[in-house]
Amino acid sequence: MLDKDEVKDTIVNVARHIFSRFGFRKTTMDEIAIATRKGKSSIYYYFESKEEIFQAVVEKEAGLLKAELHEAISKIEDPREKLKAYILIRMRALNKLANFYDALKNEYLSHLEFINIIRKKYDDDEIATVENILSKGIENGEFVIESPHLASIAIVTAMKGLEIPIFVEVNSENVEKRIDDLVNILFYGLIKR
Amino acid sequence: MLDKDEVKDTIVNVARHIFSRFGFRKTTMDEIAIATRKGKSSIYYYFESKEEIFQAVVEKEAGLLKAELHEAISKIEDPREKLKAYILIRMRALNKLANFYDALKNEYLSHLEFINIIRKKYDDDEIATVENILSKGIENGEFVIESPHLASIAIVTAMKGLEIPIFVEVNSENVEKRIDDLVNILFYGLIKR
DNA sequence: AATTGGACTAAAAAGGTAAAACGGTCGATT
DNA sequence: AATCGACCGTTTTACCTTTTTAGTCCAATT
Repeated sequence: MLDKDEVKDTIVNVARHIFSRFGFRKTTMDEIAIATRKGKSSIYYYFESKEEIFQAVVEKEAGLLKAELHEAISKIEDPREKLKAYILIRMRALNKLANFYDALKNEYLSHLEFINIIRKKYDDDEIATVENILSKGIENGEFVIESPHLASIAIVTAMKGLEIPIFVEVNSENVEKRIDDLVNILFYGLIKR
Repeated sequence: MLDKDEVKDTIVNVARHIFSRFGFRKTTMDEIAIATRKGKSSIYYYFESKEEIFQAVVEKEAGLLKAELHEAISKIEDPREKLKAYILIRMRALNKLANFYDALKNEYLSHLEFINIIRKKYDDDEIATVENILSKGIENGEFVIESPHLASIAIVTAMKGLEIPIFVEVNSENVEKRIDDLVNILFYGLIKR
């Protein structure tokens, strides 16, 4: 890793903290500069804009989650178990990231185009991963799915729907069990013939 | 139906129009009064508050949807087909109601407690309906589901997740087919052994 | 007694504006 | 190459005034 990249990484780490506490809007470039003990212009030496820093933060975050997911599922051979592990860990990870997202949730960011680009990229990536697992299962003859692409969209969409627990009171004790139940029901036994 | 209820119903119908066009906040009691050709105090003779009118509007709307759903599924005997029809029609109905919800979507209403009460009530009702269908299927021996309650939560939640088409561009031509595909995949053949 | 309109009030929203804060640039410095 | 202070045009904030609004009250009408 080059010197320049190290500095960029430091800025990203510091910015991540500030963004996660105050959101995108209320985080100022001056704050980031002060927190990194640099002049504001120095920040602009490494990044072209506030958006670019935010993008880097999100992408690092997504990269870590992706790595965690990959690490967790790479050992598992059986596609059925692999998919199950993927869903479980992804939903647990979202729980962990809740703080980071909370600060941003109350902001209206979707009119900022770059946010939507990031979101779409991340979603596409996730769909691709799930589709990959499904396809291997189809090759194995373990799954019989007509359209693995549509199926992966359905799975990812359903996970998004299940992110926010609306109906049932959630405490940290029962959330694990609940996720497990839902995964089993939704994808392995919602309606057994 | 008594005279009083007829007048209330007229007010609700007029208010529905205005709410759907301008949302909750930007709809004024004066507007409702003018549109109903009544004095404002007359409106307050029939309803205690703006919230109460809005609640009546939403409840009527929900009631119509509920009736439509019931009408559609009441003839179907097979629980599997019944559930499928329920999901299909509910998702189509949501498409139709899009205009009504759109005006309200851009408002931040969830901090108004009565909105959350309505929402929860509606959600609970929907879960109960789905649970009822599932239970009949279990009695029949057609479904093997350990927790029909959890399963119905999962189905309703997933439907909510699928309400907003995030990933795929949607045009009115393919939306029907897409819903059908997703329903089939999610609940009847996501992963066939 | 049931129903209505209009004047009224307290509270909230909208409008306007001057000052502060902001994202981003530039030229100089190390 | 890397850093920085001073700076610029724009946006946001903070504050005030005016207008609008939800809801009340009461006299008038049916």
